[in-house]
Amino acid sequence: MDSPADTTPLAALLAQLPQPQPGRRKGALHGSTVAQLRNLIVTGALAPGAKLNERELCLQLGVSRTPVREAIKTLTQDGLLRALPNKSSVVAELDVGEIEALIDVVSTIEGLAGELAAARATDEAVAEIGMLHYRMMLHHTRDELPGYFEANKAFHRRIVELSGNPVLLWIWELLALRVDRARYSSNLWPKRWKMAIQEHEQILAALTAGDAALASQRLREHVRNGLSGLVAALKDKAAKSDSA
Amino acid sequence: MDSPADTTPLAALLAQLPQPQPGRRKGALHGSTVAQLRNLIVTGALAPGAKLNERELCLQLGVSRTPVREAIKTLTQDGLLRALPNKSSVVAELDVGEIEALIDVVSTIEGLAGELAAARATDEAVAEIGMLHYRMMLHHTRDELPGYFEANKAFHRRIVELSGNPVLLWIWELLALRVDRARYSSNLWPKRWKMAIQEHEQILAALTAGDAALASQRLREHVRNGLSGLVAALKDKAAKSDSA
DNA sequence: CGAAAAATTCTTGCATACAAGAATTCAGAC
DNA sequence: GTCTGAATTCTTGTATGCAAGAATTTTTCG
Repeated sequence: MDSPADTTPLAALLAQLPQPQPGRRKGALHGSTVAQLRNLIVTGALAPGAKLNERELCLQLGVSRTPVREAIKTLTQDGLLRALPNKSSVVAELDVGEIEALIDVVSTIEGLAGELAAARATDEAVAEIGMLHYRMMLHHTRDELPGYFEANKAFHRRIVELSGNPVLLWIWELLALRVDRARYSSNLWPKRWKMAIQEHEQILAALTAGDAALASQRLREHVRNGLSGLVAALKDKAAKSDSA
Repeated sequence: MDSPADTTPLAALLAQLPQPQPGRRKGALHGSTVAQLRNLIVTGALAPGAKLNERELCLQLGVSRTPVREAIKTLTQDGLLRALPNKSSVVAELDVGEIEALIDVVSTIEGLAGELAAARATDEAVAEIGMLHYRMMLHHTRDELPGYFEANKAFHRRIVELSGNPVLLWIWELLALRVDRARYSSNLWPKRWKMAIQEHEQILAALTAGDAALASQRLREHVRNGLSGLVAALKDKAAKSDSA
């Protein structure tokens, strides 16, 4: 049976290598590949402008080109990559102009979320958001940046979810990818932590009161403040690296 | 040369069939496949709930499974399809609740676009948008529905472009897909044509005056009116098909 | 005849093969 | 030594192969 090549034309030889890894279900590769790649981009591990060689990614992620290519297409659609015909895709530059453009859109979207959420806020929902707020404060006191990021994002996300508008949530998630990327790129803004916490408390109060107009306005301003600070930090960083 | 099979192992046989069609450039299949499929879905040629068999689509579109699969992934991300693991993707239902959710988001987004556009409106830009408005009126007088749709969409898009905010345009295009789908699904709303034209004139006036607050408010209301009418029409349709 | 189970067929998910275009290297002329 | 261009290599775009899971049909038992 294990006689030479002519009985096992090639397919059999290859079939031995892949090691199907018993724990892997069938439809899981696309999703996990997207998640891994996205994480590399958002955190900055893959720097803006970096070229993505499909073969390398295959080796690194341990999958074939098909899921890698699908992931690239997905992330291109999300605006994290730029596709050039017949050339390697590259990680999208995060230019400051685009982040400034984000300010208007994200603040408006979250303002709308706050308006709708305030109208639907139950005691339970507000308590849940309050919990997220305190979790964020806890990470703040411990100077835990990643935990702070995560809790902050969860706070905002929960408000958008509370709006009850699935389209709004969809759009918010798309925008949040870019915001996260900008945050990671300039992680030198702990100055704003204190103010952010105060603003969150104001937002919570407006939600508790069910005051839609106030919640909307405070969320709009909170987002605008945060992103503006981010833009300033990025510009500062750019200026320093220019002079260096 | 045309002797039997053993000299042409299989690859050569297959190589004769595809007929590379000289006019086709390399990177064009993904894009055109997406466009064709999207059109089938948006116009309703592929009804909500319809299952997409990849093989059939390959035959119908004359391409292999690779671009078809990529197109399906793309449209799933756009929310036009729903993916089920290990099963055929299906055309997303356009449920009325989701269109109602669209109202808040699209009106807010276009309101923001109007606000930004008014601040940047030059005479030239306003003239261009005015031209689109008159083109729409022309199609109206001729009862040309597709032309009316197209001009209407161009009018709105141009305002969003005029806002100068690329993120806003990106989001608007995503939302416009769903709006278009809803429009096609209930093409029984010519009642609103007259009012829509009047509202467009009001919007144009606000842009001309450079009045950001007014342009924003009028766009918000215009979009809200249009989509609300659409929802009413769809509910009407649903009620009738229930009683039938 | 009906229902349950087994086997077949079909369909998707992933991997790979092949071709066209881009990038790079190397040779040759000046 | 450098510039040009041809040849090679590399990379992406597309097509196809193969296996696992779903659907369907057939078969068998009550």
